[in-house]
Amino acid sequence: MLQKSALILESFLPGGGPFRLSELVERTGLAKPTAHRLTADLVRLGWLERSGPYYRLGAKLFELGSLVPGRRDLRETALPFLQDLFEATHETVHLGVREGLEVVYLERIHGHDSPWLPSRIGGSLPLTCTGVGKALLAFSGAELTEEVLSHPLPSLTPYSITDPEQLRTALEKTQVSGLAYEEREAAEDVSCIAAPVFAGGTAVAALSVAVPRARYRPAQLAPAVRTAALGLSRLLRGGV
Amino acid sequence: MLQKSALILESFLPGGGPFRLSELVERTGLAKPTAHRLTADLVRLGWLERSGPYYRLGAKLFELGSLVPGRRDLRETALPFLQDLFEATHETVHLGVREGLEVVYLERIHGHDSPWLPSRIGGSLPLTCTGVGKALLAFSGAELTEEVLSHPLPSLTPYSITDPEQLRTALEKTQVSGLAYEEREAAEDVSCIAAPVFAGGTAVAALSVAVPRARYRPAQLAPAVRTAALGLSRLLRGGV
DNA sequence: CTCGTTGTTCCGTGTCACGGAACAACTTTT
DNA sequence: AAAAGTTGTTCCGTGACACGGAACAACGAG
Repeated sequence: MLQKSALILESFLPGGGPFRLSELVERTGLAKPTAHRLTADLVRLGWLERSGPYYRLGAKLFELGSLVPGRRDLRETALPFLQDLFEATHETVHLGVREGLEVVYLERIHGHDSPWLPSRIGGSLPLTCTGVGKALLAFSGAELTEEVLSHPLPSLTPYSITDPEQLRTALEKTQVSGLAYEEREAAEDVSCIAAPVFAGGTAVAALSVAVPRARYRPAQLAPAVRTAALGLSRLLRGGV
Repeated sequence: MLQKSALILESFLPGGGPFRLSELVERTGLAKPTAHRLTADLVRLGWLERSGPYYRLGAKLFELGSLVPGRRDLRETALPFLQDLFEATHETVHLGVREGLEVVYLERIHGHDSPWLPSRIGGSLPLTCTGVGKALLAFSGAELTEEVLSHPLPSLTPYSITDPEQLRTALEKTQVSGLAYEEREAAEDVSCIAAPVFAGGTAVAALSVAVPRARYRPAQLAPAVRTAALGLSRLLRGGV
């Protein structure tokens, strides 16, 4: 019953978009009367909202989700540094953490003319084809790298790195320079520079700037990204 | 069962802080074995997390909450304007919507030296003693104003307006000027200027700048707030 | 009007949620 | 160190209520 409700709510996860009852039945595998009863209960609790025949995630979830302590606190302390970085570059700025073999974005700030990107707050993407992901992966220990390399590498664009050796050398460069680069691997025509954030010796997060290729000037961006990441690391009582 | 799980999760709502099982039993009124079983289930689903004897809200809720469509879309389109406003003022910027007789904050961005404020993303505060709340209230129809005034007015500080007539005239001024002012009503030593955001003729949100009294220069802030609110309104195909 | 699809209600069956009670693991007190 | 609380966990018999097949109702398209 709880499990089935979770099934319903999590069936919204990739896009969140509105679904009809029959679509929910299809994607959860629940029986029709069961889904009907559960959605009614969830609406009553404010976890789902219903307009006409369509169900969407409810406001109560937004409130609960905003309170999740780890995420909220990290975002809160990182925000001023993300603002600095945005102000220095006026490009899309990300903050993400690792969760398993993926990166979850905690914050993404952008201005009026930002390019399309697959990243969404609360959404996850592969570690291997995002700047934030690479920065995290490079500083999360050799075992994790090996585990990631042991699976076939996912790709978001035709340019995503799929060759394990190529990724391995990229990670080694990142370990030396403290910066991760990503070019057109997450979105066509967007490149990205990322840097890890340390607390207590381990990489707890990473932040990045994503730029349309036409405006991509790594020499200008790299110092800004590094500065923001170091400033945040210092505040988290970390240090490399 | 679902209802009881909701009771547990929502018992985290004001602060989100970690709770032990016995505290959860106390604040939900559930029987001890019931709470024990439900928390175990919720942990299994990723909706709660447990470290030692303490329970916290889980990461899955953050992911679900970030997808809630109304909130996500509005935040996303508003963000560039909030950035503009922040860059123009370098003070704490809010975006909020009305929910019942309270304001819920969708976004709050700030820099390094921001003052303490009671507002939190996903959190709610009274309409009557916040800038965003007043801006929303002033443009949400007379019936709502009457309903708010019919209850005793809550206060967050000794300076919060508690006199109905005083509030009424403040709202009338806001209706004329399109700007809501708040001085030390939400936090001691912080003042705030807010403006409503319109879409399709109704106020769907409001944004504000909150400033420590020492730096409070209304003449500079007001145009910036108005500009951001109007720009956002225009994008939402609204217009006053 | 007819027919496919989708949403809702009914209801008998069987499961599993419920919570009192007893037990176990800690923490504090004397 | 023993005793007396406090908190977390397990057991288990009872009974409520979740379950889903089936039948019905409300659409929407042709």
